[in-house]
Amino acid sequence: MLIRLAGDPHNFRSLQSTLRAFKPAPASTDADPTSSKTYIWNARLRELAGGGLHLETLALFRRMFLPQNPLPDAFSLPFALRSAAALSLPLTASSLHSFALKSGYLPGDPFVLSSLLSTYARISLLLPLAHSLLYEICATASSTPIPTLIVCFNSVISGHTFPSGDALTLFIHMRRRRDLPFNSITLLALFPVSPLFSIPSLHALTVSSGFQSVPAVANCIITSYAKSGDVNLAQNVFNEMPAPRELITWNSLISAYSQNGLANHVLNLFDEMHISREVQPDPITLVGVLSSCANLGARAFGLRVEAFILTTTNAFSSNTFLKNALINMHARCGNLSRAQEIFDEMPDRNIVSWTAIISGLGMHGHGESALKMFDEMLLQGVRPDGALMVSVLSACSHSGLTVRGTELFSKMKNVYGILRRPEHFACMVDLLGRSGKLREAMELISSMPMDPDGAVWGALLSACKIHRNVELGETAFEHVVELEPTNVGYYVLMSNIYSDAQNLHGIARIRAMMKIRGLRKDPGYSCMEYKGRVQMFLADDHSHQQAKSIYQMVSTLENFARKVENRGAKMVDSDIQVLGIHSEKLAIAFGLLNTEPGTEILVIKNMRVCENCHLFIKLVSKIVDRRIVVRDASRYHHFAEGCCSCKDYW
DNA sequence: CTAGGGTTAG
Repeated sequence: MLIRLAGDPHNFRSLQSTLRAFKPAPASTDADPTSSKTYIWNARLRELAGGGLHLETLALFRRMFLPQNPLPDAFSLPFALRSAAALSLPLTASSLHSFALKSGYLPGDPFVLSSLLSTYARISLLLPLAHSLLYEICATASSTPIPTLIVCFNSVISGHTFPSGDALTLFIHMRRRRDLPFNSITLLALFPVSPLFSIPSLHALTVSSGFQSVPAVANCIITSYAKSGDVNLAQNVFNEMPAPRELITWNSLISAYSQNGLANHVLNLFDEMHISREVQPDPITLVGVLSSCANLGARAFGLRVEAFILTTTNAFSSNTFLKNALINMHARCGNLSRAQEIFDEMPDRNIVSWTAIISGLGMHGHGESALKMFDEMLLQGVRPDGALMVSVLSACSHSGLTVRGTELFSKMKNVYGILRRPEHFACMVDLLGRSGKLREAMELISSMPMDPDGAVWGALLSACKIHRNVELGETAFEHVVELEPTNVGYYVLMSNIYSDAQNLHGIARIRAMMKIRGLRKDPGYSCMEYKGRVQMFLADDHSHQQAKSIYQMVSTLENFARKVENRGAKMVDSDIQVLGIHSEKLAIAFGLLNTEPGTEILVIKNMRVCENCHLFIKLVSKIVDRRIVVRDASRYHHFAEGCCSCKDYW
């Protein structure tokens, strides 16, 4: 039915009017105008489409309808269809459909048929049409050869852009109802658009059908597991692959780690890749590595990567993705001026570059400069997007620019036309909350057009901690715990609110809740970078190879801490005992053992440093010849735990 | 000469 419908000659006229809307191709892109041979025109179409010049492809295709030129044939159509898909032009696509029918290439020609389906599937507006067309082909044309049918299913499956049941349903239909075999390309198309719960069973199917030995399919499975957070399963797939594994395989696992916050694993894997000599890194590898350096504050490692980039070819050093990653790395590892330098020298900035530099400025408390950059960006005609606004709003929040932030927040909707998502509301709650406007923050939450998420209530909760508001804190806590019952950070935050209010009942209640729910506070850890490697210490951790001398150093430091004082504050035996062996103590001891006097010991910690430990570090700092800097890791992630960075800790 | 596919930034 659809085939007939689209065959209306009226549609054929719309092909010509649609194509006429395009500018004619420049002279250099013309086929030899004197040629009457269709294949010469087709070769030119192929060149243009292959080079991504889709407008030019369609223009050339249109010229073939001029009287002196040969008409397009079945070989010309797929090029035009592919370009229509790339430009997402539904009318052009359906006109091409009509032309194909009128010229008799459909429904018989398998190539035209499959490229038409692929085009329909890639234009989101026409995806439902692709479905019905596919069912129609299955129902009517029993003459369609099986390989072509498989290609048709593959095309429509890959036309889906986000995980839903639809593609999976199609796949089940393909196998159960049509009894069609599938191939590796079916799997490559299917994995990325299947719901996460179905990944393990699809993996099993892949193994039983023998397609796991196709590297591309295995890579695809690694990525799918990474998306569903099953890093271990992703790792298993990688380990089961025979060496030498291809670059994309390594990159897939690096991204899997990096997207799941396992920054240390990324650096280790990168080393392993180097040592195994299986492959050489490419820009994609390095983007993942640099982002992990940024998350860890692994400055020396990041600098090594940068040095490597500078020794490579242009393809690396001019890569925009890579430059964005470098800006991010430098900003988060404390070298804002280098970040600014790279940004200033970039000829081809994109929205991500602006986001990186603005969030860097914001993170370091340069809210005014961040806003200046934002204005500059607008002047250059770059349209802000949702992610950029998160860094702009949080820059305001970190610098106390409440009025400007509020203005920008309302401009988002009214001027820039950006959909305001929960993370933007979380920024605003944080902004208002930090400046003590708890009631307004609460009102904003009530006015949200969508249900507030954990980050929103978490921002309110941490504002309640700052301003010691137990009552509102309890409200925020109730909500946040319902939304994210296993996020331990919120329990700790609420417990600290009670502790400030000396509400022992409250503390006991929170402890009991955590116990009943089987929650344990995440182990505290501290990281320190040494010789380009990130050293990680857990509280009371004896696993380090230098453990013995580290513990000796710790007890030396403890003795010092008992003797010195800082503005009247001193530590006594019981303080030291209560403090125990926190991870930062181990990291600092390690730093003292392994670095030269006069250098800086930078420790990144995953949670706030307790008062007692804070004092310990202050006392120790007075007597050692190093500068000890402890930074909270949450400073390096926006709203990572629902509460944001921590100027007030230090 | 023609269709279908995998890895990258916040």
